[in-house]
Amino acid sequence: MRGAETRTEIVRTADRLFYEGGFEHTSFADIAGAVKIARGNFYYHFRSKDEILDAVIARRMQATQTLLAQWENDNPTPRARLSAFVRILEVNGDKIMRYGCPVGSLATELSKLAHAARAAAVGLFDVFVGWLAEQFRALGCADAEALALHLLMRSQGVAMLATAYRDPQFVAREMAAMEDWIDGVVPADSATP
Amino acid sequence: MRGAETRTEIVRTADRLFYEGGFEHTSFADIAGAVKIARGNFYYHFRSKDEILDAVIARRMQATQTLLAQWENDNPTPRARLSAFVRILEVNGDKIMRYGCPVGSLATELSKLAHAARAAAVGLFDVFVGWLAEQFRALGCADAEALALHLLMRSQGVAMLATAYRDPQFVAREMAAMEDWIDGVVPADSATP
DNA sequence: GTCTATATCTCGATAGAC
DNA sequence: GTCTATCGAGATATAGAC
Repeated sequence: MRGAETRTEIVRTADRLFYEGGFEHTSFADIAGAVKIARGNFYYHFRSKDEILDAVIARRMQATQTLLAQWENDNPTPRARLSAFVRILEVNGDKIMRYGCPVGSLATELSKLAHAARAAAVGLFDVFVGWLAEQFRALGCADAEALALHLLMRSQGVAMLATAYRDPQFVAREMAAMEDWIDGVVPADSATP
Repeated sequence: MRGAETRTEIVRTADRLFYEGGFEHTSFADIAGAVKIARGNFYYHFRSKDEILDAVIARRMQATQTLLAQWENDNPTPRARLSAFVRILEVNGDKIMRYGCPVGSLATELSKLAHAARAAAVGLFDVFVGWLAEQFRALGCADAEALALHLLMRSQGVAMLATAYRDPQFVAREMAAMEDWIDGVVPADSATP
């Protein structure tokens, strides 16, 4: 494995383990075991654990933008794109029920730790908010930003209780309620451009 | 300080530190420093860190039931009691913005750790759900349980984004939206018993 | 019931051979 | 670029004096 590939593999594995077990709980030994490299080798690629965290957040940022571009590509209308956002609760349902939302749980952990990377982690929320607001704006909604925050808020609330209760029926019911809410706030003439 | 008082003080301090810094991040040294006792003295009162966690959860359960009884005492009508629930987002606003919701963040952390106490922590949610459902039932709502879960879900979502964005205006706006939602689902004749 | 002292382990991080 | 060996700090937990 070449150097750049090793680095990528470290970040990819750390991303998964930080999500599944939490940032602080995940040790270098855990990552080294999963990547199958020696612990000491980390410090050729990263100077500290915090640097790995920065790389993980940057990786997630990249992955999020790729995901949003995919949603735009798969769904021609802004309304369908909002549904794509709602459906992540179902698409990632199993992982959310065990580990929560990767963005929300990381932001909360870093907030408790008063960690310097907290703002960067919250930046992942910003990307979603900006994208959602764009869709609401395209649908002719006033206060698109507030609507975006409201939808994200509901997604976070559902994810939290999904982690607590692990009840797919609850998630399905709340997803349907989110769709109904979207239909209620979108101006009626927005379907006829 | 007598033995029982020391135990109570340990649990009270651990409760706060587990909330503010997370369960795993909080060390015995942290608690000992705050309580001003020697580290070794812990093991007279508790056999392990997990036992302290059990005691903290039991303490929170007790505190929650006391809080709900207080809300019932302060608010004669079920509608006003629901508002009392909504207002915790404002009453505990500063702590939520820094540390998240104590119930949600603990449940998520224990879920990531696959910790045995996860179910007990989720039990704190149960108490809120049961109490909220009781209020909706008293107001003549069908599906009181689903309405209770929906309100709790929204409270959790707002708490999560409050931790991320630390924006009191967002919290106030969503609290108002929660009140509007309650007024929308409560049968109109429920105000005239 | 509380203390000091310490055992044992694991953590993040470093040094240096190859 | 990857390895082994190891450091010092801090973690949980134990032993035993008082």
